[in-house]
Parts: sequence; structure tokens; C-alpha cells
Amino acid sequence: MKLQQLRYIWEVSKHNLNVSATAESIYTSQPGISKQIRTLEDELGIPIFIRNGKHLTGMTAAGEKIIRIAGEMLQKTENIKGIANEFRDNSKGTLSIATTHTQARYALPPVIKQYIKDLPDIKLDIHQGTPTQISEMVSQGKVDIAIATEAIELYENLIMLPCYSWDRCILVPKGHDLAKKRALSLSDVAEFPLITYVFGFTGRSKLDEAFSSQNLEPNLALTAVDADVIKTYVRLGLGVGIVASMACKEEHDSDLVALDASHLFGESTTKIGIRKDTFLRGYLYDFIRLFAPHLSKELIDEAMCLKSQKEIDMLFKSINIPHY
Amino acid sequence: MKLQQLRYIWEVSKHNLNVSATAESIYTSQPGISKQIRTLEDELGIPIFIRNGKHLTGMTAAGEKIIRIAGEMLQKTENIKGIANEFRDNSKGTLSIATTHTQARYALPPVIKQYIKDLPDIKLDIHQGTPTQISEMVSQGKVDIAIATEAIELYENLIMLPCYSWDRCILVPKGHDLAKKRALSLSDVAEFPLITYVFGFTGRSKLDEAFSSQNLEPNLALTAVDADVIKTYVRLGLGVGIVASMACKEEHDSDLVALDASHLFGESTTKIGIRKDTFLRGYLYDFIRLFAPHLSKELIDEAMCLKSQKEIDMLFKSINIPHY
DNA sequence: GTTCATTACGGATTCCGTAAGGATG
DNA sequence: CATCCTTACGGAATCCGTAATGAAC
Repeated sequence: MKLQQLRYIWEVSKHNLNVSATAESIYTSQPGISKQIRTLEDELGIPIFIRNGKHLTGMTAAGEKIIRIAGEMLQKTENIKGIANEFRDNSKGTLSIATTHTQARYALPPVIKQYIKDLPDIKLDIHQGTPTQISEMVSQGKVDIAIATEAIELYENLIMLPCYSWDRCILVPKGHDLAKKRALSLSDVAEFPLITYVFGFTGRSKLDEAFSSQNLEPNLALTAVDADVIKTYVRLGLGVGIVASMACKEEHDSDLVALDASHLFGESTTKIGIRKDTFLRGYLYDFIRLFAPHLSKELIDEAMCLKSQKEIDMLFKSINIPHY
Repeated sequence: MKLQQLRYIWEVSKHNLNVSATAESIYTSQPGISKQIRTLEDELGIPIFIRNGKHLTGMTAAGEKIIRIAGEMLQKTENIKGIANEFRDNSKGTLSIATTHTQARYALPPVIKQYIKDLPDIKLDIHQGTPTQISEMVSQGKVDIAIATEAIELYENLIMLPCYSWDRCILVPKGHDLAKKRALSLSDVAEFPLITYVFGFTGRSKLDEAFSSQNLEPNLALTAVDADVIKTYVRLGLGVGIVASMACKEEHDSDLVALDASHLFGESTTKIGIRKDTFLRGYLYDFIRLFAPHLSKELIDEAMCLKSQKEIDMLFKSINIPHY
């Protein structure tokens, strides 16, 4: 049994059982893979893949189990390499972050600024995408961590660490009727056309919950994936904006007015998503600590050791999560 | 990185960092191992072992972590082989059991008898030893399971599944004073010289607890590792025997009298010890089921998935454990 | 007829054993 | 000087790529 062989069966299983495509994607020859798989099957004495003539059409029951274990082993080889890199030079390396517009535009800049000052030799890769896209990227090991409010929980091999909770605010042009109100209520807001995030972005679900719990039918004039677009249309007078409070800070002295809406909607929590069972390099802990000061190395390690997300959530019940 | 290299560093770490001894034990040449380790260290870019001139004197911090992961990976290769064997032919294989005299002599015979009838092609290896020895054997993977009442909990990489609880009985020669008593008390028993198990065997600790909780100082005339020896000396009149009830059954119609002592001592529980994270072959589940009918495959799998022994104990709180 | 896996084969690499070398205690 | 690891080297085995073969859709 060779690691190479395990890698091949793993890769083939991830490429729709197409050996040619697999070979191309990992830059080797197709017969080479074929041969190694056969050798492994001979050694184990059982078929791993089901063949219909000369096509792979499925995995045997044993094959499925073996491929799963193979995947775990390959993960461990990565961990070994990570440990080696860590000890070779902890001040060098690449930190890959996948995140959403909201985080990249509002929450991350001060953190990144400090981070590149503290650890100047760490190369930063920041990828932007939808919550689903970035969760997928971590899940596949293409980036180290995801930062998002949504979708991370949909991936079984990711664990979520809560970073900070936040509320929403209402954005209106200066002089708007809503800005004159003393105590803003949800029905006040629902009278105007609304502009907010599309579904699946930046805690949008909490927003829908709030309206429907009061039997209000919001009139959504426009939905966007990011606050900058929302602001643009608020300025154009298309409606009232509802955005994350992180995106409101600088609005007080411009042409828009931000009204606190923390009493109208439930708070949301932004989380970091990490792949289970990965070795985390020191500078990754440093980054997380900077972004979410309550997430110490010890706490993260403790959470990583736990089996299920449920247990992790329990762990964080006793921890004070910062509020934005 | 090759599995072979990982195996070498693992084996060397298990042989007091002596490469020559390692080479001998795994039937290969010493330079071969040396070379592969060097190659691996070069590839990873860090030393795994600390060298003093030409002697290996320790492991680096990175090395320790890497070797631990290597061990986990090697375990997984075994699991893959196990799965393959399982599917190749589930009716063939070897079941290795390590157990104590008490189990082998009294609890196991009917189970074994049935088992070889049900699965005639499974070869059985039964090893006898002290609780510590047999736990060690499972811990090192030399046998599949341990069956004992003591010591399994001392090994971190073993999990324990409760099989049955049992009580003790008092053994006296026919016509002995104690046999005439109606209600036996602990102080009645303490008046006579006692013969029982040595410390660390067959629930001996429960026995000591019972006496000391009533401030009684038992007079131990003799201690032995097994009930057969104890019976021999009870017959010689050296004292009163206290043995597990499993060992009493056939005494009723012979020259010894067995008196129930379940009200005098707390009950003990005999457990099965299995190494964590191992793949269990089908015939192993069959054996366990025969020995402890409440341990279904599903229940065992559930327990094996849990992280800590604490959680496993919790799981079994809601399960009814048979009493001997 | 295109796609796809297997077989065949030759060259390069890797692996492993023996023998010699050099450091440690 | 006995033990132990490293280096050197040659033969065997393995791996991998190209080319040819044949089955499936």
C-alpha cells in the first residue's frame, strides 16, 4: 500500500470516477493511475471500483470505506507537512482567507492592517465570494479559513467559531421621515420600500424572521449582495436601506443617516469556518486572535478537539462573544 | 513522503531510538532505515530526531508531533487492510482475545463453545494474563480485545464496554460455622482468616472498600490470582474464601458450600477493552454479541465514535447491563 | 467514431542490501 | 573496543510515460 495509490483512488472518486480527467488534473498519465489502482486492488484482494467493461461506474462498499479512510490519511500527510513548515520557519507562510464583501470591506481592514504590521513575512491571499462559495473553498482545503455569517454550517467537515455578534441599522437620506421618529418600530419601517441583502447573504434570514413574526409583509424594492450597492440606491431615493451595523459607521456625517435597529431584528453572529482535523499554523492563530480576541489558541484547540458542532456551540455558551 | 518512511520513524520511536534494533525487529537493514529517515527529514526540511554525533538521542518537538500523526496513519492502513479482509471473506480470520483466569475459566467456556459452532472457520487465539498484561496487549494491537474487570481504564487508547456485573460469594467447607448462620454480616466474615484474590485481580479493590467502610480489618490468610487456587486452600481449611460468583456455581453439590455475599460487597463489572479507532471485523462483533448480548453492532459503533470514556460511560447509563 | 480504461514496454528513479567509514562512550 | 549511525555503491524492484489495444456509448 502506497500513499500515492491512496491519493489516486481518492482523486478518482472526486473526479466522477473519470481516470482520464483525474490524470489531467493532477498532471500525470492516465495509465499510471490505472495501473496503481489495479496494483492496490490486487494487494488488498478486493475491487475498489465497480467496472462496466472498461468504464468505472461506481465504488464497491469496501471501496467507499477505504476511500474515506484514504482521505483521512491524505489529510494527515498535509498536517505533517504543515507541522514541518511551522517549525522550519514560523514567520513565513501564506494565510488564505475566503470571505464575503461585508467582512472584507468593513470588518477586516483594521485587522489586516495590524496583521501585516505584526507579521510582515506572511503572504495574505484574500478571496471574496458568496457564503456558499467560500465555505466550499475551505471545505476543499483551497483556503485556510472562511469568515462569514451564513452557510458555513452547511458543510459537515467544517467547524464554526463565533467571532462577533452584530445588529442592523436603517439607512435613510438626510431629512427622511423615518429619521424624525423617536422610537422606530418595525411597522414604521415596513411602510417604505426596502433595500437590503439578497437571501443567503449577511444574515438576511434574521431579517425575514423579524418581519414575519409580526405578520408584516416587507416591500422589497431591491436586494443586493453588498452594502455599497444598497447605499447607492438609498441615495437615489429608491427606498430605505437595512444593512449590517458594520457598514453604517461612517454614514453619520455624510448624506445618509444611520438609525439603530438593534431592537427591531435579532442579532446575527459572524463566524470563522475551519476544516476539521487540520493542523493550524501559528500565524493562523495569530490572525484569528486579532480578528476575534476571545479566540485564544487554547480555546481554538479545545474546540477543534470536539467531535460535533453541537459540542462546540456548548463550549461557546460560557464564552463572552464580542459585539460589534 | 512514503508510508514506509512514516513506519520507520514510528518504529524507531518505539525502539528507544535504536535504529539497529529497529531494523532487526522488522527484518530489514539498518542503513535502509537510516537512509529513509534522512530522506524524509530532507523532504520536510526539518530534523525529526535529535542526533548527538551518530547517536539518536531524542525527538524534536516537530518530530514528536509528526510521529504521533504517523502512528495514526499506520493505524489507518491496518483498518484498510481489515476492511479488505472483511469483504474478501467474512467467514475466515483470527480472533485474538486476551483475558484473565476468571473469565477464561468460568465466563468464557459456554460462549466459546457456541462461537466455534457458529463460526467454525474463525481461528481463536486466547491469551491469558494479568489485567495489566492483557490491557497492554490490546493497547499494542497484539490482540483484538481484552476481557477483564480491572486495569483496562489505565490505558488511554482503549475504550471499555461493560459486559456484565457480578457479585461475590463466600466459600466454606461443608459444616463450617458460617454456613449455619441465617443472615451473614461482614463482621461475621471478618472473624475468620480469609482467602481471596491478590490486589489488582478480579475486583479485589471492591472487597477492600467494603471492609474499610465498616472499619473492619480483614485477616488475609492467603491471596491468590485465581479461584481454583483459593478453593484448594479453602478445602485445606486455611480459611474462608471470597470469590467471584461466576466461580461458585458448581460448588453447591461438592465438598464446599457457596454462600451468597451480594449484600456484603459492591458489585463489580467485567468489561471488554478495545483499542480506539480500529476497524472491527464482523466476526468480532459476533463474538461480543455472544458474550454480552446487549452489545449490538450499532451500540458498539456508537460507543467507538465517542471521544472520551466519560461519554461512553454516559451512553451505557441508559443501557441495561446483564447481571451474572 | 469518440471516449475511456487496460495492456505492453522501455527508461528513469527509487529502494534495499552489503561493505566500509567514523563518531560515541 | 564495542556499539551505533552514516556514507558509498551495485543490483533489483518500482514507477511513470508513450504507444497500442479493445470495450462502451
